[in-house]
Amino acid sequence: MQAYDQRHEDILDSAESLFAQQGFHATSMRDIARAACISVAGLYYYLPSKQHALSFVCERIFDRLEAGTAESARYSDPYERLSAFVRGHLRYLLTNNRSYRVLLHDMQALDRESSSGVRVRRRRYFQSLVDLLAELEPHAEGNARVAAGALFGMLNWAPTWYREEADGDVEATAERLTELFLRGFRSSALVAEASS
Amino acid sequence: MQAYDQRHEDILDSAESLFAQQGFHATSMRDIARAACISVAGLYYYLPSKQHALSFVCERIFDRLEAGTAESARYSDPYERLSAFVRGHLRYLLTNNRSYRVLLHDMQALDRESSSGVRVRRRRYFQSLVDLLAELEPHAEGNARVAAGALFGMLNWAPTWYREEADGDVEATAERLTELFLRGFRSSALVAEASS
DNA sequence: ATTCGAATCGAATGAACGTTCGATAGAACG
DNA sequence: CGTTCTATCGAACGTTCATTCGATTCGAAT
Repeated sequence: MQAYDQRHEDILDSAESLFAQQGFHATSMRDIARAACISVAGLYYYLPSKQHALSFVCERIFDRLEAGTAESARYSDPYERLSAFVRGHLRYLLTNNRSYRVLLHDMQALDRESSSGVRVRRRRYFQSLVDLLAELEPHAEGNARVAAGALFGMLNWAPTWYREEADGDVEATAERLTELFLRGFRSSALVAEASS
Repeated sequence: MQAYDQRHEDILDSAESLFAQQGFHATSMRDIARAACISVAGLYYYLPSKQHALSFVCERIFDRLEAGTAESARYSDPYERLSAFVRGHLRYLLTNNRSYRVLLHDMQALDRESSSGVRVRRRRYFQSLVDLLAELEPHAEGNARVAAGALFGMLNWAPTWYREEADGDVEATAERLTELFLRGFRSSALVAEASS
């Protein structure tokens, strides 16, 4: 049933866009129905509940985020792998309108059973960067977790200040941030190594 | 009217706590009333509207944030000034429960006229860090804005990964992040200088 | 031609929302 | 003692919310 699936995706597109703009709790099922050009009752033919809508939207966003960073695994050089990861992550944040907001702001609105899947994926995604950093600087030891948190912060915050006309395209910004982070991480690791 | 002001503050405390935990739109006036041990109607003796409650809460949070970083101005050395700024900023984020969330997530729920004041303060706060960084590395030129964005990202994201038992106290974490950022910022600036 | 299931809708349901109203208790003041 | 003012409340207002129900359309299958 291709038609059904297509409509389902379109409706999730509308929901995702509204959640990203206004937040989950500020968006009503009527808003979603209006945006998707369907009646409110018709919406429930495709979505069991508003909670499920949020759950579906979160999963989709994660799919895309992971698809964008998965190419980093193709590189054998750890530096290139990190660089590709940052590029993929940042590209998702800075394009796709502002749908990353749903993950960052509205994921907490998921009830317990719906959220467990997404939370596991989030932890794994975080851990993949920790591992990458640990491989890049084996002497960093316990620093990798803090460094991963710092790097994710740098990246996740970028949409609040990034302006294409002032900062160049996404690739250039990704490289600047990678360099900024990596120089700090490397020399901190060297200090930690020297003092041990 | 000391009693009135005290009660007013108590009510804002309750509102702030609930906004931080659940978000603005997920918090009802009935929730606030229950937390503050007052009737719903009684709430309106102290607050003109829910929007005003959010506005008051945001202003209070900014007051405390600025009070915590204001001491950095006492130092003449730019490095120490940055270090103190980071310490003050991070101390606010990592203590005071999770009230920073109201600024980061719910400020956008303010309507146009209520938000202009807070938005101006936010811009000024950001600019103060840009200026500080520009002073620290005069050769960095246009990098200061991006660097300030990166640093704020590192700091604002910290509450999502920080755990006292694993990362030490707030001061130690502030110093680690300051070093991590500053080593990267300085060597990036040197590169930019050398290539010009 | 009749049946059937997929897709859609208008209308309703009960609950919760932000806000307002009129009343009341008690302290302060003349 | 009577009046005024501050702080408080229960009850209601009209609106919106997420969700459900029963009915309808329409192309495909029998």
